[in-house]
Order: sequence, then structure tokens, then C-alpha cells
Amino acid sequence: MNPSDLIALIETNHLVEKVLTIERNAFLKTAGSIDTHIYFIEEGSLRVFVVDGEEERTIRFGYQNNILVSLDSFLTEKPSEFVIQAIKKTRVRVIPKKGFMEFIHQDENHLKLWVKILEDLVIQQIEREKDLLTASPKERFERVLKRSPILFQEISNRHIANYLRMTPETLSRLKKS
Amino acid sequence: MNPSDLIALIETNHLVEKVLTIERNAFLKTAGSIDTHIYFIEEGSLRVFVVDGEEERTIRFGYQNNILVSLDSFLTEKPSEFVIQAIKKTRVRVIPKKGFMEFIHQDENHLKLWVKILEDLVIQQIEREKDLLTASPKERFERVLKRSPILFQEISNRHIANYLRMTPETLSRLKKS
DNA sequence: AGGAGTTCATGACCTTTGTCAAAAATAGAG
DNA sequence: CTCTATTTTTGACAAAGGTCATGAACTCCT
Repeated sequence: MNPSDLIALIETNHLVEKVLTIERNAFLKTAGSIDTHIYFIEEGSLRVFVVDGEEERTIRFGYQNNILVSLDSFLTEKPSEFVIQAIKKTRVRVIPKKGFMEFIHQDENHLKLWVKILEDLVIQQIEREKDLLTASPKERFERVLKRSPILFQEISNRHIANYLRMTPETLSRLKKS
Repeated sequence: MNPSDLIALIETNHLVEKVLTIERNAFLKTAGSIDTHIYFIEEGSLRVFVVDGEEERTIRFGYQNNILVSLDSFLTEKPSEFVIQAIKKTRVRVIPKKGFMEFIHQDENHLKLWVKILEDLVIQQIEREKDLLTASPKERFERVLKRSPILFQEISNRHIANYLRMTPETLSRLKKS
């Protein structure tokens, strides 16, 4: 079972509520709101960020054929500080949590699938933690480049630099050396 | 259902294999090894770290009555770079994954408990990610102090500084101001 | 294809945090 | 309880990365 199978399951079980189009720079979720939807990105790209003082800190990106969720709000069903913004004009299929969870609890195998997804999320977050703990900006860059080379084709350096906990200038200088 | 209930369940279902004592500075797990055990700390304290170049980067602490796991290796059942070291002389109950997972799959409610635990882990990791993305060392310190004040009673500043992605000198200066 | 709006590259400079060293305070072992 | 090892504090200094400014390159829109 992998993400594209999950999409197929969502499709065949009629879990998609609607399709939304978000203009470049518009927000799908704002800080302080609850958002328990699952978004499947048909086209375009999104980022999730939190505000840290004057700055925005990017937590995650999503691009074509990815699933993106405001994970904290999805899991807790409480307001979260996460913001979801379109990096370019984006079209998403919207899957409400309620229907998805009913589907997950229909059958023990679905529940085991959900366990598998959660385990993968924990592992991803551990990798992210290791990235962020890496002291050298160059190594942070190289770790993420190795793991997600596609990211660098999809997302501008400005946003990647932010995700990598450095300025665009630093990333630019790094790529030359 | 909360962590202490989990301990009770582990107890009543005879999932504890043995009790281990680890001397101060000794290792429970070394880099490159597989370790799928769950450790319940009866007494003492442990840290999990990864090596980043010349430095060790602390990922997590455990102290009395905590559960500590080499989470990546536990989930993947593959070798991981995590190291578990005793900060002081420590006694742990050892729960093998196999028995625990059999217990989890015995009954749908146990499986739902496991789902809950995994969801909590994801949420914890998201908080950790926000901590690490915070640019100002002072705010990183304050965020963690607020969330886990007990940490500062249990663990030396040297290790906390490392966990907070700063030097002990920086943490020392921060606490004065 | 042209032009506005972004993004990227590059240089000069500055601030913050790390490094090193040494003394003071604290904790652990016998 | 005392001795020893470790941790914490403090100061002087260095360096890495951030900030700011500017021009070049790229994108997107119509």
C-alpha cells in the first residue's frame, strides 16, 4: 500500500467532497483556524508554514499528485497556527476527515493501513528533525537534496532556503561552491 | 488512555522480558544497530542522540517513569544511527516489540490505542519541528521550558543546550538575561 | 513578444553565536 | 565526607551566517 493506492481508494469510495482552485499567494488555511481536510493536489503547489516573529518558517511543501494536510489540526481537531498558502495557482480535491475516518474504521485492514500511514509520518518527522539538527547549512542542503531532489525542480530557492533554515543568499552561495 | 495506563497494561499482560541496569555513560544502543525494544525507565535518565560530524545532537531524553524507544529502528526494524546512552546509572524494564505488537493486534481496541499513540507521536514531532525552526535561541529555550519544565530539573544544561541547538555558553547567558 | 513583477546572484558590512580558556560551583564515587 | 571529575559561568575573540542594496535573470500574463 502506497500513496497512489490511497488516492485510488479515496476515489473509488467517493470520499472527495469537491474540487477547489486557489490563486497564487491565496490561503487555503489561515493561522488560528481548524482545518481537518485532506487535500489532494491535482495541479500547482502549496506550502505549509508557521509564523516565527517577523518571519515565516516553512514546514512542508506539496506539489502535483501529493497529499497535503494541516497535520496538527487534522489530528487534534483544534485550531492550529499552520498556514497553507498556494505558491502558484493550484487545484485540489478536498476530502473531509469525517468520511475518511468512517472509511478507515469500516474494516480492520483499513485501520492497519492508517497505522502504516501514521508510522510513515513519524519516520518522516524524525528525518526532518535530523535535518534541522544538522549544524552546517551545506549539509542540511545536501541531506534534503539527496532525499527529495524533485523538490528543487518544483519549488523556488527562496522557499527552499526558508525550509532549510537559512536565507536565500546563503543557499545561493552554497549552490555555487 | 494515557502513558501510565499503558505501563499498567504492559505489566498485567506480562510483556516485560527483563530488567537491565546501565552504568552512567554506557550505551543501551549504538549507531548502526537495530533495536526494537521498548524501555520503561524505573530509575535514572537516558538520552537519544545522533552524530553530526564531530558533534552529538540530542533528539530526546527519558527519565524516571518515562518510556523511551529508538523510534526509527522500532518502526522500521532496520539499523538506525540513533544512540541511546545513560546520563546517569539507569534501570529499565525491557519490553520486546514482538510481544507488544501481538498484544496490540489481539483486539481492535488495542489497535485503536496504538493509533492514538502514533497520532500523539506525530503531534509531538510537529512541536519539535516548530521548536527547531524558531530562529531565536532565547525563544527556543522558552518554548521548551514552557512545555517541559521538568526537563530542566532532570537534565544538565549541557545536554539541554545541545537539544536546543545551541552551546552551553549560549544557554548559560540566556538564563541570566 | 513586451513589460511588470519575482527571484537570484553578488558584494560590503554587521550581528549573533560559536570557540577557546580559565575560574567557580556542583555532583558523583569511594 | 572528602576528593575528583564534571558542569557552569564568564570574558575575550573569531567566524559563520544574516542583512541590506543593487543589478541581472527569469516568469508569467495578456
